[in-house]
Amino acid sequence: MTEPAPTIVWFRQDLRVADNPALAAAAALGPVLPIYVLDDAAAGERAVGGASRWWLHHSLDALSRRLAKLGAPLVLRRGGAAAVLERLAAETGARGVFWNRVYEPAAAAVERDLAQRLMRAGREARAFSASLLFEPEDIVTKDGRPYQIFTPFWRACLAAPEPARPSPAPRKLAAPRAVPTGDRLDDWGLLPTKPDWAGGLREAWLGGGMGPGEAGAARRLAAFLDDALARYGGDRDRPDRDGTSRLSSHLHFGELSPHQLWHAARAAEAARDDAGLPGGAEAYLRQLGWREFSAHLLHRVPSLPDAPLRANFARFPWRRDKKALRAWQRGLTGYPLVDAGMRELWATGWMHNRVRMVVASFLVKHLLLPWQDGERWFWDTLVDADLANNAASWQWVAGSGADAAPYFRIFNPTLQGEKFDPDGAYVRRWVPDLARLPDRFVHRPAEAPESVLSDAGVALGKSYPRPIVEHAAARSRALAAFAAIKGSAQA
DNA sequence: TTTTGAGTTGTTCGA
DNA sequence: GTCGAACAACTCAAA
Repeated sequence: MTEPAPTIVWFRQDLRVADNPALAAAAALGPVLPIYVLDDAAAGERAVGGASRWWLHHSLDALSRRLAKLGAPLVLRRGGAAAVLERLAAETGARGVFWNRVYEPAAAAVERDLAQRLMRAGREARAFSASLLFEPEDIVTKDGRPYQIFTPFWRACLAAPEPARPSPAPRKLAAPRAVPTGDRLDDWGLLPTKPDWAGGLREAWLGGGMGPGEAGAARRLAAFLDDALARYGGDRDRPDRDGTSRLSSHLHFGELSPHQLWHAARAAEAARDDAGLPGGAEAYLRQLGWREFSAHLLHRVPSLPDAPLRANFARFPWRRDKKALRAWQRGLTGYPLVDAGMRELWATGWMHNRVRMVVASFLVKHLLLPWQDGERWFWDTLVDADLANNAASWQWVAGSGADAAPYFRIFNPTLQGEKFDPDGAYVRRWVPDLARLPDRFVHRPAEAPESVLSDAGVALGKSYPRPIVEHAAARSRALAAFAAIKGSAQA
């Protein structure tokens, strides 16, 4: 009796076995051949950033173990994905390739290319929806264009059919009799070695059975639902508290699906409702809404990571200042909250969302450096770097994006610190040079009397920098720059 | 086609 | 110290 032809399951930003429609559909047909393709040289597609490569390594390791246990080991190959998959299909006599859609323009182009190659070879190509709650094609304005304002977008989403309930992981998978060869994960060099700068990442992410991979994602989700979700509305803005979900990387790599999150948050809320406790799910789901909003926008506007969405920003008088950019990147601006955030990012590959807004505003408005410089830095240093979220959020802060902040909304980094990190606990943690300053001065060391500084062991300009720009002056400069581009898109 | 209401996350100033 | 208003105009979405 001949073995049925295997179906290739192409894993990308869906590194999970539960709620994975491509995998489930393939498994229902017979043997499956899971594969991940690393393509560092794809045309028009960005190579995965440094911190994300670290996460990707561990996530692939976890997926690979899980799939092996289920009976169908993961094959690793490198190269242009469409060509690699076409070749693998020929090699193995596969009936076709199944995958879950990735909505980034370059990735979507690879999917189209692959579908054509498969069709020519008489094989099946099937794309599933698993990474977004709502398809970009389904949520559009009456003109058929993508929404540019969040509130009507989210209203339209909430009025659409509810996202599907997640499906469980398959209990067993069948592998083809002959499993093709592949690369060894360790040979991909995704982990840093010379030097090994990932110590802070390991410390931040690998404890307590959490960490990259489906199991870690599930544990982190459970912990979040159990604890922080109820106070999410207030605490999510407090970098000194553990008030956010920290699920961003898991979501980016698809270790859990937004559908799982959606329904888990709803269920948790319903349970609290019954117990008469405050919910919190709505505020959280809204954040998932922003993820959808950004993904839909990038899908339709491929230039989003590179060019301002609002045309008048093409003539914004950005400065070029390598020293200032460097000071920002290293957390040496002299503004404690900004520096704490940049150092948290450098150490752990992650930064609290409130602080992301503050550091981004500082780069763009206080330093007048192009948002693209910040976007690139985040891309390389974040473990949750996501093309759509990153590009849309940077443009939002800069004022050039969809539903952007008004130009006069310029964060005062000192006030933001005092408001959202009132005891300075966050600053003390990431800028230990300032740890011994009294609360009153922890966000404004430059205003502290000499005696207070010396008692706290702070030598301004030596152990901690003086502010590289003065807030009031920087604010006026930014307002003037924004005034200069006011008006229509004409150059 | 025209009109209308509205738009994530702030800061500063003056009463 | 607290509070409300000003900061601008633009563009989006839908009726």
